[in-house]
Amino acid sequence: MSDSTDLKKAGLKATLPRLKILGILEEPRARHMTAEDVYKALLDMGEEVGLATVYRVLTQFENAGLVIRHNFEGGRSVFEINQGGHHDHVVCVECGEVFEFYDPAIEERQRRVAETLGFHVDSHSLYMYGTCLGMKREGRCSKRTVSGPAAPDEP
Amino acid sequence: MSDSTDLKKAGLKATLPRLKILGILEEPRARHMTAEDVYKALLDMGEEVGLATVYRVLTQFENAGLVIRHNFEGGRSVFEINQGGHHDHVVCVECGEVFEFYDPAIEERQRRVAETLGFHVDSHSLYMYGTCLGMKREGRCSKRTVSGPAAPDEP
DNA sequence: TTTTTGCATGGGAATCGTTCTAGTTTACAC
DNA sequence: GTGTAAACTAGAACGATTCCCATGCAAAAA
Repeated sequence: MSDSTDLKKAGLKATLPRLKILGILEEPRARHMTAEDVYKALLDMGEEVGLATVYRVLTQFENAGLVIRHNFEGGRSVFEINQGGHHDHVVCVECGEVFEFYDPAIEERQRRVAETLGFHVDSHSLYMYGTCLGMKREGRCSKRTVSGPAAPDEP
Repeated sequence: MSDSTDLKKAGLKATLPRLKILGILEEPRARHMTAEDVYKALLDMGEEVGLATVYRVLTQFENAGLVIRHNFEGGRSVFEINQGGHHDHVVCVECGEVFEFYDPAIEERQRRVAETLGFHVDSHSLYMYGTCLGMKREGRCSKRTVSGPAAPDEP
């Protein structure tokens, strides 16, 4: 399915900036970009898109469920394309690399905790911060992305 | 042990602003305050403390391990006094209430995931966002804090 | 005790990420 | 093709946080 149809399904007009931004986020090497990253990528492509538009579009995409916003440590938001499967994140504070993982047991325990508290969960996030393998072994980080198995769709 | 000794142990001079801020954070009803909250509390007490000092002191306390900084959704940081036991958070997006819980099984699984990735974990955080019991049942939130059992010290 | 030294402070300015505003342009149903 | 609501750009505004620097104060040295 084309990006254009994705957008229309989400109730958004298929404008050029939106298509470009969606295209950037869909590149496999693009995972976990800040708004600034997306903006710079657009400039590099020679596109005339305002930073405000990037923010607006990313927020619209978030509301439409097309992307997921993360609030990693440090205050700035990072965005990743929503490919269905929920997963959690491991962030290397040395090299900035982000690893992903999914652990069904953790998900299940979270569900149970919420149930016990009588709490209706809209979203949840789990982040681990530290240093990655390469950092310990070679004094520098490994700079690779380990994507764990994806989960079936979940809130 | 007095606040003053706490500070000295952390390698910080026991100055008036630091003592006052620590005192505020130690009040049982004070859990999870923003820098602004702390600043306002100081003004209410008639203390002449600059906002910059509040931020500086909170960051020092964080580095010294006296307080923990959380980046909840919405961009602003909240601080809570570090009472040793690690715990995770459930945030009601309706009433802003924050519940705490600790689940040994989740902690253990996280440890295992990090181990598998060869990742050294400095810190980790788990947040669930949604609506709390009272919200569902009475159309308003319960406004109570359920503190789960605390864990033995852990990174 | 006096002097020195150096960290701590307060206030305001600066910065950062993000959002709003105003006026202009565009997509799309007709 | 045309009308209209929605989307766009640039720049100003915003809120949270940090920086800057002259001043204050407390421990160490003289």
